[in-house]
Amino acid sequence: MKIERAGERNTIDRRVARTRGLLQDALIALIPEQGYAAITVDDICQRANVGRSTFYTHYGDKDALRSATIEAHLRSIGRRREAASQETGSRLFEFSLPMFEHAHVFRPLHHALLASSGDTIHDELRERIRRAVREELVEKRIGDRGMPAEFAIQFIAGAFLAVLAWWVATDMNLSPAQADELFQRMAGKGVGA
Amino acid sequence: MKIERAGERNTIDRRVARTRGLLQDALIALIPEQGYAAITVDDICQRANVGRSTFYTHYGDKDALRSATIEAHLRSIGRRREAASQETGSRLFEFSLPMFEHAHVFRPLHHALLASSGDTIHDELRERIRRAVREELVEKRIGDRGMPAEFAIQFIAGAFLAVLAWWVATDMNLSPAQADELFQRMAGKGVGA
DNA sequence: TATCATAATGGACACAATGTCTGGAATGCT
DNA sequence: AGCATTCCAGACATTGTGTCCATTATGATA
Repeated sequence: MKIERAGERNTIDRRVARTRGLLQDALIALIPEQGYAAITVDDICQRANVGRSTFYTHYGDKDALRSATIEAHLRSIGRRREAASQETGSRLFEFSLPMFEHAHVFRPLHHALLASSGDTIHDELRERIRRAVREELVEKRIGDRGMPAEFAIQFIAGAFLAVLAWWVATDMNLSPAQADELFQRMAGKGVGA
Repeated sequence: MKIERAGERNTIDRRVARTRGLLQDALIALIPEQGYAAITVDDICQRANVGRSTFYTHYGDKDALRSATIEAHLRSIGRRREAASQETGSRLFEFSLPMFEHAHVFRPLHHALLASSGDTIHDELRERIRRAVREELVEKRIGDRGMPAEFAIQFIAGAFLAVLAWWVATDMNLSPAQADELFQRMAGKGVGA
């Protein structure tokens, strides 16, 4: 799986390609070690063996580098999904498998994509929710055979937070009780294929 | 809904309680305006009318204040949940309703906590997943009576991203195909109460 | 290969924010 | 009223950011 780093121009100076590649790789390598938030531009440059001033000729700041890195890989995922879609025909949630596969190959990248956004405030809340779900699932011995508990916990917690965020962001036509009822139904029975 | 800010000691100097309350309120007020990451300790102090050095006598850093603030609100939710738990008896996902209700009252806070990070790539990935889910649900006419389509979309997309993030962050003992299979099962049938 | 345009570099710089520490003023506690 | 505690402004060293520049190095091109 090769990642195409070009973008705008048709031909790119090899020095540019080399520098950007080094910086992107360095960022991805550092994320598992320190976490994105703790990484400084200088850290990246030292890991990449690139001058700090050079960094700024390519990217405005740390976030710009991250965006560019992810952008390149997202294109690759998109292509893979289209290909898979034609093979498998009609299957529920076709995006799922290609995504897992790409994540399997580019694990550090996906770590960067999905791990704490730097806004650590999200993570704290997420962890709280997960704990609440975990307690209930364990306490009430809910769970399928062969379904890892943690998988179900992540599933439910992630779904809840997404739904809550959506509800809060919209007009909230639904009452809290209604929103809760819908969540309970989905969590309990799924989409009911 | 009153937020109890006490914690350790039984009696707290009023000046302490006042200062901490001001700081916590200032943080919450600032989050919707600037986003957590962009807020400086000085911003918080000016909004709270509290000396910057005073800040550090109470909290080690910005994150400590954040934790304490969330802590205070979550305690309130927790009490509410326990109360609800006794009323309704044994019900699945007891955290859900109290959370929706708290979000209903403290909407700005939750909006700040859950809103898209402003990170365009992050949001782009989420939006792509949502789009994929949306297309499939609509195309295949899946959906409960009385279940708003957007609710189900948010639910599934959020669950998928959470599961993917968890899978990537851990050792990934599961193969992509296995992870996919588990996801499909949960999405289709829920926890199967 | 020689030339030239472009990129990389280290160092200097102004700036912003952090976290620590002071002595004195203010304020709640009893 | 007296006392202990808290608040505060300001100074300080430290770290990271983003800009700029003169110089060197290196692809691209003919």
